[in-house]
Parts: sequence; C-alpha cells; structure tokens
Amino acid sequence: MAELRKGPFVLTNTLSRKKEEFVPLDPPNVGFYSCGPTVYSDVHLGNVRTFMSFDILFRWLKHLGYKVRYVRNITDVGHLLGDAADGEDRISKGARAEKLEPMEIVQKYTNGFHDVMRMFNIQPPSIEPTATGHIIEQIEMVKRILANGYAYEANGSVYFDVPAYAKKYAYGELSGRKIDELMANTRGTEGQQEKKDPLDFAIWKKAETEHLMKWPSPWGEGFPGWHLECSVMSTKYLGRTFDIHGGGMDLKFPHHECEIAQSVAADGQVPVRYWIHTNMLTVNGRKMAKSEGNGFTPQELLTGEHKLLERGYSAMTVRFFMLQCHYASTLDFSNAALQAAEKGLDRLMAAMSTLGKLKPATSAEEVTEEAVSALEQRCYDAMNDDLNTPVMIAELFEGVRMINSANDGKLALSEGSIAQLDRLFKLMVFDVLGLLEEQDAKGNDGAMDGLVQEFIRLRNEAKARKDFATGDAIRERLSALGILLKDTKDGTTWERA
RNA sequence: GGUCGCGUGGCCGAGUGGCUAGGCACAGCUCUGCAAAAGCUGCUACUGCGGUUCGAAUCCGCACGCGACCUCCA
Repeated sequence: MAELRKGPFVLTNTLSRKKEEFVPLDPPNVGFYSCGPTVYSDVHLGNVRTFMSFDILFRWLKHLGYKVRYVRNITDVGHLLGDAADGEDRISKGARAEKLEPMEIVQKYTNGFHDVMRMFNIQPPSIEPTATGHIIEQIEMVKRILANGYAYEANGSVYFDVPAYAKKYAYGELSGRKIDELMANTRGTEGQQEKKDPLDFAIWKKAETEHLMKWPSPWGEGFPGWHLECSVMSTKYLGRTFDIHGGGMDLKFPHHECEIAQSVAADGQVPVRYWIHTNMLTVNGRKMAKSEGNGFTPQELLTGEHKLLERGYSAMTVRFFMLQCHYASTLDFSNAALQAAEKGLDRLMAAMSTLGKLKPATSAEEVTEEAVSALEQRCYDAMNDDLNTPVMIAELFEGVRMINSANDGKLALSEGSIAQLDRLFKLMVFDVLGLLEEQDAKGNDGAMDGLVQEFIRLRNEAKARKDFATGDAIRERLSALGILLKDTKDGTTWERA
C-alpha cells in the first residue's frame, strides 16, 4: 500500500458524538457487529440502506488491510410486540397469520433477505448467527446477570433491574438520556405489573401456553428478551469488548442502551469501543418504516409497481443513489433523485469503459501524474473521513472529466496516468462502492449485438451513398425499440436507452 | 411534554471560520451530415433576526419550520 493512501481513518463514534481515529483493540484484527434483520416480513428499502452503509464500512476496513470479523445476526425469535397486552412475539404472530410453522416464516424471509442483499451487491458477513441458535447462551447470560444482582425473577420471567444497575453504572450514556428524566417520562405501564420499575426490561419472558416459540429454562418455558441476543452473539464471536457495533439510529434507544447494560451487568466490561449509527431513509420527509406503511420492497422498486414509484430503477442505481449521501444524514427518497442518480451512474460507468480504451497521448495539454496522484489521495481522504462516499464520488467525477477530455483529445494522459486512473476507478467503484456493471440487465448478448451490428452496416452503406434519409430512418426506428446508435470517430456503437 | 438532530442554488446532496464540492436539470457554444455522447461557459445558494470575529453558510443566542427517539422498527 502506497504511503499516500495511509492516514488516520476517522469514524463518528455515537458514544462521544465526535469523530475519532479508529484504532482496533488488537490490530490487524477488527471485530464488527451489526444488528441484522427481523425475519418476519420483507425487508424494505430503508433496511437496505443500513446494511449497505455497513457494507461500505466492511469493504473499507478490509481495503485498509484489516482482518475483519463481521457478525450480523438474524433475529428469528422475534421481539415482544409493542402491544404488551398479548405478549406474543412477532414471528409467532406472522406464523399464525400465514398458517405456517414459525421456522417456515423465518426461512422464507431469511431467504428473501439474502436475495435482496445479493441484488444490491452487499457482501455477506463473516458470521450470520441466529437468535434461535443461541438460546443456551442467552439463558447463561441471564444467569450471570441474575447472579450479579442486576435482574430479578417474577412469575416465570426475568427482568433487568435498571435502577439497581444505574446506581453503579451510567445508564443512558449512548443515547444521551438521564435516568431521572426517563423515570419522569415513562408511559404505558399497564400490563407490566411484574416489573419493579417501568424502565426495567425483560431478559427472559414466560411463554403463555398458546405461544409457538418457546424453550425450557430454569424459570420455566419461555423465550429470550428483546435485547439479549445481540449481547450474547457479539460476546460469543467477538469477545467481551470489541471494536465496532453498528445499527440504525432507531435502535440507539432502548435496544443498544440495553445491550450495553446487559454486557456490563453480566461480565463487567463495556462491550463496544465505537458505536456507529446510520440515519433513516425518508419518504416525503418521514421515516420509511413498516409501521408507517410507506415502505416498498426491492422487487417493487425494480418493477416500479408501487404508488410511490413512477417507474422501475435498477439495484445499482439505488446503490449509487444511497452512496451519494453520507450514512449519518437522512436521505429522502424521490423519483427525481433516483433518475438523477441513474444518469450520473451511467456517466460514471461510461467513463470507465472509455478509460479501458484510452490511448496515451502527449500532444494536448498534459495531466501530470502528480494530478492523478492528488485525485487518488483525495479519494482516500474522503473515505478515511468517516466514510464520506459522496465526496469520494465527487472526486471520481473529476476523474470522469479527465478521462472524457483525454478521449476528446483535449487533455493528454500518459500511459502511467491511464494505468493509475484505471486502478483507482476499479478499486473505488467496484471494490469500495461495490457497484457492478449492469450489462446483463442491459441485454447486450451476442445475438442482439449481431443483429444491431447488421443494421449499423446497412446504415453505413446508406450513409456512404449520402442517403441520409435512410440512415436516419434506421436510427430512428431502432431508437423507437430502445436501441440507441452513437456515431463516433471510431465507428458506430450502440446501447440500450 | 422530555432528549437529540436538521433547515444549502430549479431538484438531490457534500462542506463546517476566508479558497468553484459533486450529480441531475436548464441555457449558450464547440464537435458533428443530422442526432447522441463528450467538452467548455453560464445560472453560484446557504430559513429569519441578533451577536462574536478583520472575516460566518460554518461559532453563539433567539425565533420559525421539519424530523427522529422516548413503544416493535435499519
């Protein structure tokens, strides 16, 4: 790795709310955990955004030379429903609604989730553990918390004792909450008579007889509490203290706060060194969420069959659209923005194709190799500055202009500069941003190409006899079929419009 | 009600004390048989009102508007 590419990698740590240099606990190893999906319904585009943001982090860490163990769980137990009156978990509710075994629901939506991840070229994590696969470990953790005096049993359930914990440790540090204010503002205590304090949360919950997913435990038949699985699985695979924990902003409180409390209460160690939170995808300024009913699935996105969509957009268009915004900012979905991204991505990809064919030149105004190196450095600086993909993309477009100008003979690039640009673009576009060429989606297969080439030949014959009317007619008719012919000084090329 | 955050050009969206972000759109020009593509040029903004400063979109205060969390949610 060239020296110029180095430099501190800085991440915004939610814990301090500041940018901090990232230094792993045990270099070159990095432990990274992110909260995965609850597999009881289709993931929507907002979920995708978060996993994509962490995909960028995963890719960048690996590029920097770290050996990353990325753990992303599958929540297949289901958390308690917000409506505490029925106490039924979400996976069970889904199963009843669809008349399926709970694990059928889990499998169906896990498969769907994986399909979506592949569609958006989001790399699989190193380990993808499931909550149901770690019931024993969860029971063990409940025992440790009980033994340390930070939980109590009530009627077959076990609750985390927040006031007891808060006497010794800071509860609410991550989300900036003060325990007194939390106590003053608690609402919805009905149906929670078992709790000693409204702030307490279940770490083991007694299952009613009709409950579908349940396991034996020292406290009777039940299921693990809302926040326990992440604590258990991160500890198991990454250790009691690990480097990075990520999740959506909406998980900060109470989920992540409870995770911290559980780990500290069980093992006496602060679990996470860097907390990273991604911001929400919004629609008309409102969070995209299942509960808002304003989400759509990736399939609807591709086909355009949803009332929010004017037409379909490719997965890579969406990926590019999302990466043009910083992960910590809200991103508002709109058709106009998607269409702008689509054109921008086309231009970027076209420039990469041009770059592959570019010949070295010296005749025109020369772009120095220093200028290309400076561009490369700015790309690294942007990524090292809290994964600033929008700035990195902006820099790439500076490179796009260099490439296109060189192609027009207005700028000269040396052989070395072309090679350097080629390396930089392939690295940043494919490896770091994780964009893919969509030639398959464009349908440029051999038979199609042969067919269009035949029309190009006919048109060239017409043009040679100055029969421009026929030449233009061929072009216009192909255009009506979505085939765009482009005359260049090196001949005619075609693409799908 | 409490806590936190945001308000940037026609649209999306970076920036965080002085220097053109970038993309898309639009207009003109160059190239071209005509198109398309590409390049160049133009449009050059920071919610409002005060304050700090030689200088603020950027820091501070107030107001207005919006959002997130406080309940499952990425």
